[in-house]
Amino acid sequence: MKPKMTLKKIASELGLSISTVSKALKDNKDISKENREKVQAFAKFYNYRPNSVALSLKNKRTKTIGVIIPEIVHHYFAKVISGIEEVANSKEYNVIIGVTNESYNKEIINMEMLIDGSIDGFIISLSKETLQKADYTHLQETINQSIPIVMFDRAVDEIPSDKIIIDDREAGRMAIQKLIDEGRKKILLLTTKDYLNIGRLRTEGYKDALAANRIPFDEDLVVRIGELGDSDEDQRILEERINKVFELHPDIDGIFGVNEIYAVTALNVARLRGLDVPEALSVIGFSDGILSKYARPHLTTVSQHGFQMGEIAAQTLINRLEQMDNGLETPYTTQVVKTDLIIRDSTLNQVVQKK
Amino acid sequence: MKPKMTLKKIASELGLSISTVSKALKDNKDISKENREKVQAFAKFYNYRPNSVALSLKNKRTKTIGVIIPEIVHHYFAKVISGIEEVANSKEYNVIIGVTNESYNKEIINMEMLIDGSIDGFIISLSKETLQKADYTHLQETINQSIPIVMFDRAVDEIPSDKIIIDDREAGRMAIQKLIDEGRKKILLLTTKDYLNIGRLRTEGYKDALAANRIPFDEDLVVRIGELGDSDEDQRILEERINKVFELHPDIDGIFGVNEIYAVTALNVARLRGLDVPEALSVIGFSDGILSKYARPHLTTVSQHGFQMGEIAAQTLINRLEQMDNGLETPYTTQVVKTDLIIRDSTLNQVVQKK
DNA sequence: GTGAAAGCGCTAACAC
DNA sequence: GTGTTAGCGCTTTCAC
Repeated sequence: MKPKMTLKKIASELGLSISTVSKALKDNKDISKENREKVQAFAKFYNYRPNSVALSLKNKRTKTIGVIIPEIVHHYFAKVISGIEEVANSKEYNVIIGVTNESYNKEIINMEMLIDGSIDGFIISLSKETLQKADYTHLQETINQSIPIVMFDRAVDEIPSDKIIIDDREAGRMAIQKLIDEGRKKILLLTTKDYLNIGRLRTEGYKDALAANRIPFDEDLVVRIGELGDSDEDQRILEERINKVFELHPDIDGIFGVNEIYAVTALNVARLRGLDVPEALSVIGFSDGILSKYARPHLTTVSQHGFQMGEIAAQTLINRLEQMDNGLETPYTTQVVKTDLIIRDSTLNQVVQKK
Repeated sequence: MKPKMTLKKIASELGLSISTVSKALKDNKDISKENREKVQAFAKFYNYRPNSVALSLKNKRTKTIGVIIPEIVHHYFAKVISGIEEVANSKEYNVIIGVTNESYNKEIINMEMLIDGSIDGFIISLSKETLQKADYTHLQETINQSIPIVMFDRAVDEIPSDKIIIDDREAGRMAIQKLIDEGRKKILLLTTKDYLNIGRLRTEGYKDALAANRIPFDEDLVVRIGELGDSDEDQRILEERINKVFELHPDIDGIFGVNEIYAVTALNVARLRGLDVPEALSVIGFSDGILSKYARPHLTTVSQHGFQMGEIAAQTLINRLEQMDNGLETPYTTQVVKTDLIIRDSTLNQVVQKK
């Protein structure tokens, strides 16, 4: 069992001083070539690696990013982390993950646990509960302590920080426009409660598209779904709910679900009712998750580009961190990641001529 | 912008020494009640939190776990991380994630990045490439440096460490037995190349079940699928491959896929060929992932209990870490997590009477 | 009851 | 060219 190598040990082993060894390892020309080589060979042999904790203490930077997300068992967030990891790794940053399970308290606890010097900055997507309470003091205080935050996806205007978002409203509009272009007239919207920005904005987009095409808005066709777990029971409830809408409105000819689960579930419910997709009914979902891809027929979706958002978020945070090191303070930016429609088999290929 | 509070600042602010403040914060009875209260109030007001990097340096333990996984955008691994997070959090440990993308080199780089004192121990599931090369020196060296490793899922016998695995062979046997109990005779096995333990062992289980029921083994019915990405193209190749088997053996009446993708794909291919599931053909998959749940018909699967495996892995590592702190060295354990069959709609409910 | 000092591993300014 | 010193923030032993 090799003991951990330290400068001190190398120094005493080689009969040199600690600082000589330190400099020699940095190939500092101060040190005689002879000693430099000797030290470097020795260090290499014993696989010396400078202790990162000591470095962090000295440099007052940990080269570690804290990522706070609502949920890790979720294709989108996993993709984002992937993107963050990729960029962080290439810049020699580590990534610490904190999961809030959509809880305000856990969000605070998680952040406090890391705010003690463990990390240089945060990348965060707020929990649902936080959005509901609309209490962002913990974020503001973090920023006050000069710990930069990059918010992604679930960001809020109240907090001045860098943000990476998608244009949910435009994405929603685009999806609905696609359905309208196919000739769909009665489009069901499956969305979240309004306190979730993403649901609210996508709903706005839905209205935008209807308005632009002079289709009257019908509140009946908007289903705002509350919290659902991933139990089989909750899933059944969702199916029930959608089924009821179909009973009232059997002539629905388009569906837009603001997430994958809603869309796939609706797709399945519709097919069980004997509706042909996409002949009788087109379905569009949101997110480039795995469900959409394996659903039958393969689901047309608005892609969210999670990986890319992660990359951008990490890059943005690291840039800011490095600027802070140089005493710079640049204005906060909000970067909007473009979404696009991945056309698969749950929508029609040909576009109906508009009248 | 509040500057970060330190003992030093509190001390000078209150006209006390650093060590007095340190003790006062610990409510050490040495210190006068008066001063204790003064210091505590002050610290509370300024939201003092001891710097964790300094503590790590002093204590030589970071209270951080390094988790090395092949892939994060993967339901099973995400679940495992979830379980790890849960336990780690409750024990005040942080979790650093490193993703290898199934690459041997990235595995080494990731581990080296953390082995510099950033973490107290590892939880790891080996990359495919590592298993293929069967080169585990980086693991052995890590252990030699007294950094404990807990391996999960993709563990290897060559490395002495704690291990959390499932009994893949038994799980495979159980699944096949279920199919046989339904009266299935010609069972297709979709598995991985043999260098992946999980594929190999599940294949053994397949053979076990056949043997136990005196059904001859037919190499033709075992399809060993190589690396497949998640591109639409790779997916098409897989479908093609399965389709061909059906052409040669149209009378296949059972399918066991050693992962979700294989099983769901086979399910879809079979249905496209007009086969009725589960009437004409039963399908069983592996993993409690999301695809199985949303597939039509809902897929019967062997559950992997990823969350539970994460919990156990974290608990095991933390136990060992704490024992090491106390100078204890306990023998390594291998914990086998029981799998069970989640019966859904892709298999028959009633069991055919055995002749 | 309080504080000085050493030390965790490292770097860098400054002596020699 | 090499070594001493101070300091990052904290804990703990030991003087006073």
